[in-house]
Amino acid sequence: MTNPPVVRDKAKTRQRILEAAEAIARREGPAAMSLDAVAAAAGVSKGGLLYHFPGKSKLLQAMVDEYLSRFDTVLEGEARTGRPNAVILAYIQHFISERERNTPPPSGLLAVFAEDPDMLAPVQRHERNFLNRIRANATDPEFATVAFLAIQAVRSAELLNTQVLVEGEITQLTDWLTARLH
Amino acid sequence: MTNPPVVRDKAKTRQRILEAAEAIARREGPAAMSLDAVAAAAGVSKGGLLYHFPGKSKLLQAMVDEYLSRFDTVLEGEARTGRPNAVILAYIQHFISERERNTPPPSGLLAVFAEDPDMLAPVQRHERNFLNRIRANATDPEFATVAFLAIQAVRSAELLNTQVLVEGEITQLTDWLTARLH
DNA sequence: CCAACTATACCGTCTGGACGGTAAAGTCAA
DNA sequence: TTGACTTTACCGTCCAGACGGTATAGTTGG
Repeated sequence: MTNPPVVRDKAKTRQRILEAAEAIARREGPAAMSLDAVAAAAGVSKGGLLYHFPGKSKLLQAMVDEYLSRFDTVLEGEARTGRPNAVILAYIQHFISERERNTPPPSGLLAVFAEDPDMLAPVQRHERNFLNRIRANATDPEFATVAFLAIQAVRSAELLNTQVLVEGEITQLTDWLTARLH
Repeated sequence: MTNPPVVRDKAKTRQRILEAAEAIARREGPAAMSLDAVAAAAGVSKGGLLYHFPGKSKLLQAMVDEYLSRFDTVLEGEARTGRPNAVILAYIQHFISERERNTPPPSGLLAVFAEDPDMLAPVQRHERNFLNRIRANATDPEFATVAFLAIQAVRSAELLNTQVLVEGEITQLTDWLTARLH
């Protein structure tokens, strides 16, 4: 009998590991995100995991990089119209579409923070840059900042499992913000 | 000069332990908050620590309780005027005064989350109740909600070491919000 | 005397990490 | 085309140390 061929694809396995790690952090808490648990969830031996990420900190770093690169990719083309408030509107729109697709929160970042708070510094810089772009492009920078913060708050609450708003209220929020940005 | 008497006071030692735990979580990350480390930082033996908190989860629970009771105490008398927007204004005012006193963020909550995300459920309920009070008391519930969220975002960012706003901008934010709530 | 600890020893489990092995896929000269 | 060799993509095992927790005997101020 012929066994099903074992497809070896470095990039795909790597991605599977990253996703498994995120899933554990989200469902069982960052503290449960051990290398053993991640390896098991990714369908990989611990040795295999360490082949892809030689050390836990490399795995954590990869989660940060992943998050930042996604952030970049998504917001690349969307805000290039140059029209007033285009950047903050693109951010809100991106938030809405994330929500519609049930995109899970980046719980991996919390695991990173749990083990080494300083590793989130790139995230901070990145968000600061983004806020600068929002403000530079806004008709009312103060209001745009508040809008940005409000969305951030909803995302943070989701990350920490302490969401205070229900689905309808979030829609109401984005509608309200959007209406005032036109 | 008289030395400060070595007073053995259960409540004070308990408090010292709680503060030491918070400090470790804040400075070295939630993952570093082991019982050994907390005991050492609190100037207490491990046995002594376990005398006060029989098990780590009891310590975590205490941190949640502590946080919630402080939340309550602070906002008890402040919002009782019944005047429109009094509740959200009190919240903003409380935020400002916390900031002036350099109150450290409740990093213990992140340690709690790291080990058991569900333990923050009381915090969620609590914040939801508070938001309800804000809205019931607001002239413009939508704006009040956005104001609440904006402050929450700043607090979350501080908690996660990813603060995007500098001191002056935070003052600007609270001024801007306050002005629109009168 | 008692509450409030300290000090020390210990246990079972888990954790990150090191290490040697190995099967399959790719490379390449003859 | 084939056999020799290299690289890739893992697996399985082991280990020292840290972890949460238990137990017990001793110390100290009021």
